[in-house]
Amino acid sequence: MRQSQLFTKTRKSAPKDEVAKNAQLLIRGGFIHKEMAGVYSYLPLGLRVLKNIENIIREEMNGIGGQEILMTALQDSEIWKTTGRWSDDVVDNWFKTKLTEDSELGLAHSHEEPLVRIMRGQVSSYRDFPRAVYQIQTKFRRELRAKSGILRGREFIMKDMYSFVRTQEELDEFHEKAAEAYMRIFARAGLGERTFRTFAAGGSFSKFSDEFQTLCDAGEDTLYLDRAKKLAVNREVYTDDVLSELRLKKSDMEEVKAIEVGNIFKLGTRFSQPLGLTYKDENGKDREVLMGCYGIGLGRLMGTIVEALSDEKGIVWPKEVAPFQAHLVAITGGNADVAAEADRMYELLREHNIEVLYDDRDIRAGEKFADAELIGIPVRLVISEKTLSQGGLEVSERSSGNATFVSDSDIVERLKN
RNA sequence: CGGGGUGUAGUAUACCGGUAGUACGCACGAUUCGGGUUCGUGUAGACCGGGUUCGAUUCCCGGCACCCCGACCA
Repeated sequence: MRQSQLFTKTRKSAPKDEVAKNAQLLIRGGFIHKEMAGVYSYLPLGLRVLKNIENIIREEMNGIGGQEILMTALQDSEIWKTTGRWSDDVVDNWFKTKLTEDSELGLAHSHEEPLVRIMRGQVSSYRDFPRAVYQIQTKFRRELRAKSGILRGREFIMKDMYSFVRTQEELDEFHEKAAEAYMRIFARAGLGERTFRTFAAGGSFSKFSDEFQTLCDAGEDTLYLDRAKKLAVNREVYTDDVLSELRLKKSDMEEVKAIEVGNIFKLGTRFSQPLGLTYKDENGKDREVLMGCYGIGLGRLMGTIVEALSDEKGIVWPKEVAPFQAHLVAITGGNADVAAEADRMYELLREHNIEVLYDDRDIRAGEKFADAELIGIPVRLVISEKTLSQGGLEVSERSSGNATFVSDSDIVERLKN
């Protein structure tokens, strides 16, 4: 895309009401727009990143047998009353509204109940297992205090997967498969070496759960981490009993701050029992289905990448989530030959399906470089009189700043891998 | 939800009981052209409601919004 056509602009300063680094950089770069506290719109660059994250998650979920659906954001209160979760005393972050005076609707904060109702009509035999269903959809939560930019919002996009199995062994097995898929997702999102599976509280669902925590000083969570074993324990369940159960030694544990980028639970029959989700076993006897659930907040993951990987100049996107693969910067100095050569290079890259942001704007080099660093595309290509006289362009890596010269006959090959 | 704070051009800010100045941005002109160049001209603003006062953007009250700390976070 030609940057001269991009409707968003970068800014030198962040709005004063944003303190979180992720929001400051994403707003300065033109990735997102704040509508109100905890509610952000995604602009072209931000949406590209979000879609890339979505695709990674989708591939990994499909890879473990997930089937994608899309449920509604408006929810029927009746089904939630059956499990006792309609009450504000049980779930206090509902946004609720009314259809008529005595007909209430909820804005989705989660989807266990409605999905179980869907599955009730689809799963009826022991032959129908296992099943895993997921969606990537907007959730609403009435957070009393939104904070930390896009890390904790009132409206956000979440991938939530639910598994349906017959036995505890199957539940454990799928749980492990999901955990492995989660680690692959975070690795592809560039957070692999700093994200740890973490033993945590299970909330109202179960006794314990597994969180995926990315080490970051901006995080809200405190963990105790055994780096060698790549295992962490959330402070909320950090007891001697838990340590011995996990065979961890207190002396090996390091206290760290982290952001929860994912959370997976074994639900058991918590929802299938009250909602009557059963199947007939081999003997024709009714059995309750066991469930698990597996969540990732896409915006939070995006914000975490910014928090964890950016530097003093701006954002540093990992390759797989970057809005573009390369940022072509034309330094023409008013030289029409350089501009024509840059145009030609842009077309060449496009012909080879390389997604490139082409800075064809009529502004000075310094501003272009500063913007390129702020936006954080992994590879920057500079074309100028200087590089042209050598028959190529300068290729530099955003993360390291290392620059090399590449002739234009080699550039496509260089970007393809 | 408890506590604290802040609301002034698109953004960041200044001053002031006598209705606002600067920088960035934006527009135009000149200059410059591999690190946000320089100069000129122009553009654009007091959250809402009430009170005090001759007069309120300024002081007081209420509302709303936003930020921070805490609590909460299927």
